[in-house]
Amino acid sequence: MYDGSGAEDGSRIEALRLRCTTFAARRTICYEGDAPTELFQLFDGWAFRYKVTRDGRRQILSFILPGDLIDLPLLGTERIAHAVKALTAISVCVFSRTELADFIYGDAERARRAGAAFAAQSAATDEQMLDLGQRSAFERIARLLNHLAVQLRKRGLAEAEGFRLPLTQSHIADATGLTAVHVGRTLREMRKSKLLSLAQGWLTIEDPESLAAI
Amino acid sequence: MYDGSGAEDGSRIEALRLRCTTFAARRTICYEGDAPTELFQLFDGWAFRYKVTRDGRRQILSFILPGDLIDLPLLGTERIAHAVKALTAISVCVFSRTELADFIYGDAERARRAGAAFAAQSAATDEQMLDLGQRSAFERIARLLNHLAVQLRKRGLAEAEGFRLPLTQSHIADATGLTAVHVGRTLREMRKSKLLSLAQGWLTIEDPESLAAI
DNA sequence: CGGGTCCTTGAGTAGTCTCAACGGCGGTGG
DNA sequence: CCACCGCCGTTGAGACTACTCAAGGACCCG
Repeated sequence: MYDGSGAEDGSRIEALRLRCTTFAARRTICYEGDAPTELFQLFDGWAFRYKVTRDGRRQILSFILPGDLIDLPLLGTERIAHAVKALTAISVCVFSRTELADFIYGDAERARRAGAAFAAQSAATDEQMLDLGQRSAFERIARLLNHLAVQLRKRGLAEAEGFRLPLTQSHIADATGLTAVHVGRTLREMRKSKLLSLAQGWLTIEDPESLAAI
Repeated sequence: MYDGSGAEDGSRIEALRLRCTTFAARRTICYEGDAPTELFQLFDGWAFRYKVTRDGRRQILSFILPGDLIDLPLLGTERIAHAVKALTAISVCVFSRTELADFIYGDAERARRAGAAFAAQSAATDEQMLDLGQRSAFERIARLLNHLAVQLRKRGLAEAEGFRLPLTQSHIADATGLTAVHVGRTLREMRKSKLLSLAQGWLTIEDPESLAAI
């Protein structure tokens, strides 16, 4: 995601920040179809984007980690097509949607970087579609957890032995298109085969090579 | 997708076109990891974007219809993370990647429209992830065919009674994350329930309301 | 006429889901 | 401080969706 901190623009984008604020855990930040005038950058905590079918099945589209701009597409459209929910208590920086868009699109270099961010996001969702469409439950879960580990390490948010993972099995299920029960069984398998272990909100990766190879 | 034909820029973008060319049916246009210097806009025919797992399973990410810019993300990155293949014989307009990027990002209004195109694409892939993760085979196939019908009608490429659909059951299978055999069985069900019929490359939608409601 | 691709059908199977019950844990209120 | 309740994870049994393997027929093209 676009993290607004590219090179010499890092300081200038700060000037656009309206304020910072917080949301409680489990709080829904916005709903599908909303047309918010403000746009958030996640500063601390976890959130996720999701959509639901009419009969209530939920698909988690992505997890949002500190540094991510929540809802990059808002730079290109007024109305968002998905909901966003806080997983933990979060704190965010608030920007005006129109001001930020003017700022970014008004300069070729910044627009280009936004384009690069879109491209990166698009590559990530393509990868996810490959997962959802073609891979087994075991592979999907392994890849999701590995992806999160990589992202967190990149941001310096993971210890060597593992990291805090504030997801329930239901969250993992909704992100991978499985049921919570089956996620539980698959995690048990992973634990038994000494690949990783997830308990009490703490993920330990025991065999990083095999995990990355899946 | 970004169709480059927004209002008064329609004529100017034409000036950037290097040439037009064609590709035979089944020809692979580019491979995952390529860094092409040129970028295509599809003029006539069908193509699709896809990715494969290491063991050969293929996921079709999207179908590309006349008017679409092939590989929008190329405006933001040098290297594309998916392959593109012609489904039918196609003809395309060729642009220089860097020239087109300079043209678009150099003007705030054009950059904004590119952002809108990214947002639209992103909303479409989110919808697809909801399909892949949460919906049944029947729903996925119905929604894919309905989506294609809507897109083709929007472009004036569909007759009232139906339209030419140059997909094999394998293509539908790879786009929906199913097997070709199961797609065949599901299409039979749809035929039997008078929802639609697909035969000899021609799709007839018999009950548009029920189809759109799925 | 031969070979390839595509579609269809059948039989058996694997992977994942559904439903249900239970125990642990943490928060809340008495 | 304790009783209660709701959420979460675990386990089991059984069902079902979609897959695999296999064979045959239709069609097209060379």
